[in-house]
Amino acid sequence: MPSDPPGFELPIRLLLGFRVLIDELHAELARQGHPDLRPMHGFVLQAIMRGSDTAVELGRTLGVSKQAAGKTIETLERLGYVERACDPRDTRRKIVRLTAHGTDSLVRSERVFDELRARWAEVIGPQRLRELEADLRKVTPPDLFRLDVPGWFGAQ
Amino acid sequence: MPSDPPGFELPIRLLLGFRVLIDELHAELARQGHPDLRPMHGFVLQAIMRGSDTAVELGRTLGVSKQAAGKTIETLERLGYVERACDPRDTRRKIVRLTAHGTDSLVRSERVFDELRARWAEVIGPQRLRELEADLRKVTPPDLFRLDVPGWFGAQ
DNA sequence: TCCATACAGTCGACCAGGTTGTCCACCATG
DNA sequence: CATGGTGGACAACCTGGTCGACTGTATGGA
Repeated sequence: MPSDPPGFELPIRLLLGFRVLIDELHAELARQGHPDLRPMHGFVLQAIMRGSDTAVELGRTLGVSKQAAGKTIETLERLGYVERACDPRDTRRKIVRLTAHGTDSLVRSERVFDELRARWAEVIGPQRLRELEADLRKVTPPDLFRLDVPGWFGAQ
Repeated sequence: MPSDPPGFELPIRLLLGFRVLIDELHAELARQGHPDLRPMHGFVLQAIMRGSDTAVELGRTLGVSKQAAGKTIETLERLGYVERACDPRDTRRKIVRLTAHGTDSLVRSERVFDELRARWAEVIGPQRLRELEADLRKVTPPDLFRLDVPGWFGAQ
């Protein structure tokens, strides 16, 4: 009967696993025409695509202030991933939309993630990978897109 | 035969798993007398305990500049987790040591991590948990303590 | 109809934690 | 004993958060 590892290994392995996948994703995205996309931009673009179309809404989804969301939108606008337009029905609001470049990055990310998952399946076996995902689903919150991730790690 | 989930679920589950563990650790640490310890401080204290006893050495271990390591040490010194003393054999060096408070936080972290791991084992089964850890070991770098994590997520 | 309130966005000040560059004091070697 | 490498500190800067204050635009109730 195998002995259990110390408890601190588990969170570190989870973080390293995340890092490996995200690092490889962004190395590949850089090769495919998206060299200045940062890890967190992916989450932001996902949130925008899924309907967070204003700074306030995006801030709520990501768990940051509307000002922080506004700054991130500004960055992504400067990089050409999103564009802003006025809402004709409520002139206070500015609607954020993905550009073709932004959509392209998400399409490519999706494909790369699938490829990376297939590589993991080769290493640990497809059945074990499905079990790993199923097990993680049991111990993590159900909502995939409520990450609260920006500024979480070092934040106050 | 079950169908595979989209590839992007895997990294998010890994990150969420990490977050769940770290959030619960720090909630418990706050209850046990360490309310102002931040997630990344744990990694820094670990690195110090494992022998990174100067700013330069700590920076090398954590993958950041010596200046950044120095700032972090300053913060932990202000919070009472480490103390600095001059090296009598090399007056340039300032040795960083854990205080009793710092050691206490690591001892408690270890215990809490073990408890959290036991809770996961109850949910998904001890054998499945060991398999999960073994599988992650196959797809992540071997060195647990070379995280390069400070400033990684949003960094340039 | 008008006014009070709610709300979207922006600006400014601040902070944390990273970076690079520079400098100084010290050690170690030839 | 000069010289090169090293540990630490300082300054300037960047990013990406925070909060508070302010503007302008709905919107619903008196």
